[in-house]
Amino acid sequence: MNISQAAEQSGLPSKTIRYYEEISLVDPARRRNNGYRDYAERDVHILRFLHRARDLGFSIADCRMLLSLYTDSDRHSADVKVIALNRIAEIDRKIAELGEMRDVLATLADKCHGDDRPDCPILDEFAAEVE
Amino acid sequence: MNISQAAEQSGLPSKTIRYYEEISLVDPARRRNNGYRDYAERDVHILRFLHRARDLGFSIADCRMLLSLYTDSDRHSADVKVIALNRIAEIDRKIAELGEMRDVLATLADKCHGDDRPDCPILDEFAAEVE
DNA sequence: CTTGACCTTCCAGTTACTGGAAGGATTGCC
DNA sequence: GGCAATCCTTCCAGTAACTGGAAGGTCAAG
Repeated sequence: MNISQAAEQSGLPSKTIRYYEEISLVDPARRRNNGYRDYAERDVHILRFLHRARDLGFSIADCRMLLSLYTDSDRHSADVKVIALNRIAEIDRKIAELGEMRDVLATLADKCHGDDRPDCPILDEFAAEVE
Repeated sequence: MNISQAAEQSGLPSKTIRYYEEISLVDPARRRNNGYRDYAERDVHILRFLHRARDLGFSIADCRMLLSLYTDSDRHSADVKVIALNRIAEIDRKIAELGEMRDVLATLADKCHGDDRPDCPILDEFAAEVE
């Protein structure tokens, strides 16, 4: 199948598939006589795997690891779990950080009357001197 | 004052200050005879403003806008509030997205026994066929 | 006068793509 | 058979916001 078919079935854009090949995240695709890349079910399977992992926020480096575990029949599920738990911890940190930002901004926005006057607690806060 | 002093007082690395000058986020610094950049209180003030805004997740484009509002004595606080509210909405979207990821991963990790056996619900899920 | 800590510019790398140009292949239609 | 539309290919550049490092000038202390 052509790259656009593989793209449709995996959910990744063609551009991204070529990119993954370029950075050796996936093996180079077989080529037809005309030079077109030719994908089989198994290739699409792996591309879909990557699509899902990326959607869950795993980095390309994570994906490389997950993919090698995926294709390693001697893998230990503990290795995969560690990667997943690290990712969860990362997400938790990020959520906490965003939550703090949100609260600060919400407090400031709440204090800002938001009319045509120039006084603005938001800018005041940004501009505040260090004590 | 030298760039490293300005860096210390604003909380931004020297590299970043030079970068902000390069992209015209801030005006080019005055130079001494020896070519060194020379910062005054007002400059540091603006750098600190940027530091805080960036810390709250505003993009450089946002900062450009906020800075021009900051230095515009005829500004309307409503304009600033809109930017802040948009940022809050963005954060809320991001938090929701991360929360979903977290839940999916936590469920999968929970189902994974995490030992030396190869069976792993996490990889299974990534590899799942589309129905 | 030397050493070390500054400062300068410029170039490259980061992450994970995305857009676009130039050109060849294929497909369908008349 | 010819033509247009839609593929496909490669390669180059750009995105966001820095960060690291090299090469070289400057300055203050001892």
